[in-house]
Amino acid sequence: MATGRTHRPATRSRGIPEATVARLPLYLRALTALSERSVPTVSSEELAAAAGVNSAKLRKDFSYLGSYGTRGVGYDVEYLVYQISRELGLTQDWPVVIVGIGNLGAALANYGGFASRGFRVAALIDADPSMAGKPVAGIAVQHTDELEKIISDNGVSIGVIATPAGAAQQVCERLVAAGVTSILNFAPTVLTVPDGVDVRKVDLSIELQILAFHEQRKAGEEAAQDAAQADATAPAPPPIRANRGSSDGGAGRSSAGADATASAGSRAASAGTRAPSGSTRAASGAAARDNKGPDGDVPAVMPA
Amino acid sequence: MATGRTHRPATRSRGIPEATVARLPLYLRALTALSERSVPTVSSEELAAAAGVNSAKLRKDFSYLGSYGTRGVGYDVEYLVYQISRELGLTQDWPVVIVGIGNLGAALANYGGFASRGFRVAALIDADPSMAGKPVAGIAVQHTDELEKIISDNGVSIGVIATPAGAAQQVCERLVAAGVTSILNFAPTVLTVPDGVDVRKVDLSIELQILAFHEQRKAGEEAAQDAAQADATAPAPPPIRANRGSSDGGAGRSSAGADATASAGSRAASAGTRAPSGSTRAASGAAARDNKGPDGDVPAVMPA
DNA sequence: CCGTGTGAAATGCTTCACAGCG
DNA sequence: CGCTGTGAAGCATTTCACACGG
Repeated sequence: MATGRTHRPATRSRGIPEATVARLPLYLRALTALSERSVPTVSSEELAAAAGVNSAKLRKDFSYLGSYGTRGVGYDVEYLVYQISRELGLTQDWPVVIVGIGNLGAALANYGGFASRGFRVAALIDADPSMAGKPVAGIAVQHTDELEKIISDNGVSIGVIATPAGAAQQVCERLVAAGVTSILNFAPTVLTVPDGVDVRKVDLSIELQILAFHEQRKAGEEAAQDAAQADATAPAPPPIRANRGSSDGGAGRSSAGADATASAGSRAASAGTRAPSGSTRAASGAAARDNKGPDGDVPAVMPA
Repeated sequence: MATGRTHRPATRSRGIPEATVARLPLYLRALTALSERSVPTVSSEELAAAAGVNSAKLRKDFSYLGSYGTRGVGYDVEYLVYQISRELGLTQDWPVVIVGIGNLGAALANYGGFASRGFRVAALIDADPSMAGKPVAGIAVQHTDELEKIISDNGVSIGVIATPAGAAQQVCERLVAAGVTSILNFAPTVLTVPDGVDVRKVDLSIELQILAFHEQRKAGEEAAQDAAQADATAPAPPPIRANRGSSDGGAGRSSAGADATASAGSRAASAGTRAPSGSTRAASGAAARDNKGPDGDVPAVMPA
């Protein structure tokens, strides 16, 4: 969807897959650690282990950047650090502004990894007048009124939104209008932006829900279906009781794909299928309806 | 990677793709908002827009859950909220512990969306003795020594790690040994866990680096290659100057796949390709080497 | 002889497009 | 007649496996 477009065929051969781009920071981190320990070279096998991926994937990823390894030996750590940094654009300075200085915003402002990779917190912005002037992480918070001026004076192109959900879209629009073209959104809302603006979101609640899904599955591993029969507690079955269970369709398929993001290594350890504590929470139309701010589900982390 | 396994063919038809699972929370949020406005039904088109995906994807996703819609009409909001909640396992209560109560941990503890979806903060744990007893978000912080007892007493199966990178793996091991089988990791490290334990990570630094990559590309859109020639500042070219640019291989490929996570809608707005502020940061072997804690890149957010 | 670099196969996800049910 | 549900096509990503270079 979105508005027309067909993304230019890339200036030319520059076509690194998104999935690969998303892993470069991982490699970079692992490499930086090795660099600190003065390790001169690494094999794809070792580096892959340190980054938490498999070696085939890593080699393929690097192949998109060029041939930076030495057959029979491995990769030169320093050299690779440089190449990846350059590819990611970390050899230049990126001023960043953080909007919404609540607990989260403060945490981000204090985040060390921030400055260590070419990102510089150019300003902290908050809508609460009483915050203005207060130093957070050594930087004085400025009022939202200054937003546009700050962006243009500092040539900021990356903005971080850590405001409540209700304020996010508006802040986003102001950032974009002022010249920001990349946004990292921590507010639990879908931001609508013009073409050409990149948005990445980080949503705690979503991550937890995904974990819950897998957790639930683990629990029901042997207890099997029982929720499937929970028909009793189901709320108003729609109009004419929907016809469940598709005959077959391209649906089903096994897989279950575990390691959704990690899950490497192996060790002993206890814990074998642990049932969730409480019992099937009151359900009756309930589910996601308890305490909830007047506006979606604000992070309750900041003033307004 | 990972130890053997072949994931059971799913109790039977239960095979929801990971990608779909990851979107269910998004739909749920949009649906909850509609539910609050007492909207009775939605079409895939409308709901998709609200969730920031396209309708075909949404319909396909829902088809994995079953046939919950009504042709010619749409979906019953309340009913769908219930079905998705159940699928995600949100109809039960999930006690959660947060380890590492620094700025970030506190932000998470205060996060409203937390409690509103079936997650209950069962305890806040920190290694700093002086934190013990202090109330954060209305809950008294407990010392790490209590970790095992807390986990088992509360039947906690989901843990959130918000400690500095250096402490993460150790905390992770203790959580797992105590019975936790799902971990949400905010520390910038790769966690190694036994089979059967799910780990999801949230890494601010990585998200920013991905944005920087795209941002850099936007800038070089017309200024074209110029970094490609930056050979002058490159550090020790490995052994025998690696042979750049692969002949062709399955590499290249165009696409450039933008909307890495969002980028919907459309509007006017200014900002058209904005060059990053500073000039090519000192680079000379530099890149990712400035201020950095003695231990990787700790979130500098918490004591120890 | 080891480990990179990479075609090719396998798998997974998204998009298309349309049959068919209310 | 509109909108869902879904085969089938189109892409993207991962994995395999092995030729090739140092």
